[in-house]
Amino acid sequence: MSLKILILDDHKVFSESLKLVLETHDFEVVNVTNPKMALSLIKTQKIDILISDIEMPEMNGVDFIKLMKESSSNLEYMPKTIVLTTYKKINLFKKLIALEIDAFLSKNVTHIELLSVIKKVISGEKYYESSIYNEYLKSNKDLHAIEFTARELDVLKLIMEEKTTAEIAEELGISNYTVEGHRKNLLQKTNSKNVVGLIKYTLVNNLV
Amino acid sequence: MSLKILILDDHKVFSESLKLVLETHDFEVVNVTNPKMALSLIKTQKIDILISDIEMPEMNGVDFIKLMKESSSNLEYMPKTIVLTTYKKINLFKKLIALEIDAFLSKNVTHIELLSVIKKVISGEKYYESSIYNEYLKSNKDLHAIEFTARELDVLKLIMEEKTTAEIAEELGISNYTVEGHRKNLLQKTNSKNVVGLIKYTLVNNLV
DNA sequence: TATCTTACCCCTGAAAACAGTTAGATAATT
DNA sequence: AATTATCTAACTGTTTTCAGGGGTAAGATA
Repeated sequence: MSLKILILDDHKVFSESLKLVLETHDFEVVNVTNPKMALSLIKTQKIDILISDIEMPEMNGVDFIKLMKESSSNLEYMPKTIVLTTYKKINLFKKLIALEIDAFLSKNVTHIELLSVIKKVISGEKYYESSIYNEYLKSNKDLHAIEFTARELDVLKLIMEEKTTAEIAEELGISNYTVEGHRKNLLQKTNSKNVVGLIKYTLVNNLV
Repeated sequence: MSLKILILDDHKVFSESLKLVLETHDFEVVNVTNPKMALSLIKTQKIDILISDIEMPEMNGVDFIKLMKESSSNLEYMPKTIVLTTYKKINLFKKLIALEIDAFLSKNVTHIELLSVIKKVISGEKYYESSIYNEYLKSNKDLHAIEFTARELDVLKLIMEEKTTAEIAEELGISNYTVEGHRKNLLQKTNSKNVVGLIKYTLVNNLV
């Protein structure tokens, strides 16, 4: 009996092509372009493997997988989850690891590599593409040097909204001096000379 | 005699799949993953249609197409150019239009749509996906308010390096007052209250 | 108990950014 | 020849940021 693969990807020209390829390797393949359809399929029929992208309309891929894991926890089977994407943000990868996905692959792998990962996953192994996994390990080390307190993040968020110190103080109901204190800490922690560096750091690292 | 299609895309799992599909429709297909290989192929053999992505390593897709058009202008044939991408930045699209590409398609079209566009292009028609084309038309109206002069970009670049007005003035060999003038224009043009907005605009729009 | 972190507050003074306005020189466009 | 755009420069004045110090209180941790 052949295994059933569900491909969730809004790039039809991609998923349709991949479907054909996988079918020649004796998989049964279903394509969907949005999370809702994927969820209802998973509930109504036995899906062995889910291959999902991250970027999609309506719902973010991470949220979708989370939802999927939750809502199918009562079922006796759970699809193996392979994330196949171009989107290599480290923060997202962290969330995916936390969700215990089975594999993470960049879209510039070959068919052969994809097929071998599918095999691995079926046999219960996990596979995370080495480049992103290394970055993940690295970031786990040097990142806890740069951690912000909740209050600092509050202030940072408002700085990002082009608010001045005085406006931030008012909005948070604290004194100007306090806000300045947080600003100082933010600059110091991010190694910035002025707000410019802080904003760059914030955007690059996807904080706030 | 079948037509030859060159696919330039670093997502192997995608291009390999698409290759199979196109081959079943009697096209001859060659895959490459980087611009250099594409260029040398175009010079050494007759390529009828180029299907290219925009995001790739080494060289940006726009620069590649520009280079391709220039370097094959002496040849008696010129491949029809179809851009197939997920990357829908309006600024890039403008450049592509200026380069007179033959078609622009999002990756979430179906095979059928892609095949019909290939046919159109062969017969000399152009095809630009309506959503981005509309945005382009729209932006042609309100966007020529947001353009920067060369000098403003010089200043912006240095602002992004966390330099102060005085430092920038010194580096450019002009007066503080002048730099302040440029800063004012930058803020005004980007509709920002302060540098924060300017930095955000710059990073989001990939200026500098 | 002692110390560490976080959040809070205060003050001063200097540096930098921002707002509003004016204006000359040059080069390209019409 | 006139207009427009750009770069340049200037002045005044206000607001904001940043650097340097100071300190209190609450809560967690060792």
